Amino acid sequence: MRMSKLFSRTLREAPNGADSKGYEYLLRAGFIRQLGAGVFNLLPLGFRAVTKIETIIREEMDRIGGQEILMPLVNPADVWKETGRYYSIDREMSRFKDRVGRDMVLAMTHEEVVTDLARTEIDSYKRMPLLVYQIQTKWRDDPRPRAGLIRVREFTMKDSYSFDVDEAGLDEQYRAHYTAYFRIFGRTGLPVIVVGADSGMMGGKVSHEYMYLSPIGEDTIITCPACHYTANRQVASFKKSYHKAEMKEMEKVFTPETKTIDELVDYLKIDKKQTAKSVFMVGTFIDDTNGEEQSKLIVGVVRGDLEVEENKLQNAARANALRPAHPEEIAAMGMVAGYGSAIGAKEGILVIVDDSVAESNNLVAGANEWEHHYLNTNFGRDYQGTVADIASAQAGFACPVCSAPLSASKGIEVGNIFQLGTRYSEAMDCYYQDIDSTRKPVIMGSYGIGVGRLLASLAEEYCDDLGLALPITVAPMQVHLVSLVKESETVDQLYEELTAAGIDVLYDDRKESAGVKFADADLIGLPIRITVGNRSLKEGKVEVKVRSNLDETLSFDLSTVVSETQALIGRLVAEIEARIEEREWDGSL
RNA sequence: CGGGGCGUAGCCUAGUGGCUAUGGCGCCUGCUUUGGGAGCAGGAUAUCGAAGGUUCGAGUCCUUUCGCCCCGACCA
Repeated sequence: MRMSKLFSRTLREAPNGADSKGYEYLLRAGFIRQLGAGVFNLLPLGFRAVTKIETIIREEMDRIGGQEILMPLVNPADVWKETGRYYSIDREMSRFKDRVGRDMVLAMTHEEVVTDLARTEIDSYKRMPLLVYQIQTKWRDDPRPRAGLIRVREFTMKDSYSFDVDEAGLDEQYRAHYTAYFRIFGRTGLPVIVVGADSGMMGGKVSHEYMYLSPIGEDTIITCPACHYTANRQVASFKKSYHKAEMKEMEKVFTPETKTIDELVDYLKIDKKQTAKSVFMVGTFIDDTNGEEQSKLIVGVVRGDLEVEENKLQNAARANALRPAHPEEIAAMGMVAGYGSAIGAKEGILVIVDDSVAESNNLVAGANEWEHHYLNTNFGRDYQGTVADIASAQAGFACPVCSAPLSASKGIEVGNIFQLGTRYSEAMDCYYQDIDSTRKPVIMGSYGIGVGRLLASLAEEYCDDLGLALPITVAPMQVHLVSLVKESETVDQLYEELTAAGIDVLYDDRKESAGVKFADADLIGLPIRITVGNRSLKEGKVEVKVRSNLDETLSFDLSTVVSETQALIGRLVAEIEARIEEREWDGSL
């Protein structure tokens, strides 16, 4: 590609709103342009980078037996009604009617459509295992797109779906993806860790997320530096200590101006561990069969030294959605915000108690009376409810496996794998006939990678003060050929030779000053830069720099540039491939 | 959906009721220059996001609305 013909231009200044380095450079270097909130154009450079990522994904999916298909973005709502997700997913899924009034949706994932396909294609155990995948546009009307390509509404996703006769088969395909994903991220050069995850709206049980650790990430990942425990905070557990004692008589005391736990322990001169904290939420419960909604007040109780993890609470309550309760809603149920507890909870209120509270005795809790608390409350004796782990894991807490202090970091989810089981096959009547003639639901898995998010993560990881420095496996071109000579014939010829040898070249043939060309080359950051200038040309040489190490200058002989460049490309690719983690799932979450 | 911020040319930006809306980059023409965002001369490009209002006069004040960004709720 000749730079004089390149569609995009570089920008000297970052457009407003580009608040991370990776995003700023993707804009400035001309990889992407924004059209609207969470909606982006891919320009030639960005599109080429994405294409390279997709090629890697295709190769690795094909390696584990995947067959590429393409499912439609626009779906009739019927299949989504069959699984109930038409009702249970909020406005994140866009709906519309076609010209004759049929309900339609823009697909945000494809479990429904692929299950519909499978129920007609798969009728016998002999047809499985099967694996299909697609690389396709998804639309999710996210309420809060942000950070460039990190969190968008329209995006490209690789999603694959596995079909098996039994759990063992699913396990095998899950393992294959587990390993393939490490290979995919490894080949792109993105460092990732795998964490145990919540299965969220997808249903199913076993699930992992692939996280690129970055301060601009939105997920909090809990890791144990001592053993290998890692999990998304949404599901991370930790070892709790309990406050066991002989149960004492409950006693109501006057506690003025003690709406918070801090004020309470200050006033009573006790430890936070001796208190029980109640969090009031309103849960929405949606009937999957008809979409009828029901709201319920949920009281989550954790010990005062802990925080409620809302995701855990939502799962424990089996609610579709959760939001903080308004003071009026709390009052309507006869409870007092700031001085509330599960004691005296009315019928219809869902009480979920963390085991830290259930296993501790004589905790101070709200009396549901203005400026009053109870001393010595005990779960089971003074109030009832469901016991679950709903506490949020924090840095410093004890690892659930080895008790070492946990640490917390921020991460971007670039991939996920789910064992769906029979959630969709049962709901959509996707059954096969087994060897013993019985009808059984197909066992499914689903596996995703956000392609654009992967590029954005790579841009964050591979940049410096001058611009991008993407790995050679994903950079839009391999070589940036910079011409600093007036007589262009020699360079034109070199460009032709490199291209003819199958090398991707961006040829800066513009009539710009050397400074402009170098600055643009730094910004776009192609991995290999070949500079042709009078300085070295008179000795029959060209200068070569690797973008990731601009301090070092190599010199290639003009007659052997092509072969030397090919060797350098091979070396850079090998460097990345040497870092690929060949990892297998050990069966843990 | 709640809270905050911002919309002036392709990008960045000045402007605090008063003359023909500022400057830089970029763009066009000519000359010059070619190893780190060069120089000179000339030029084009803005219905100041939109609508309504206040005023003798509005980019500036008020109302409404649209868009974008940030924080929160949310999120595979």
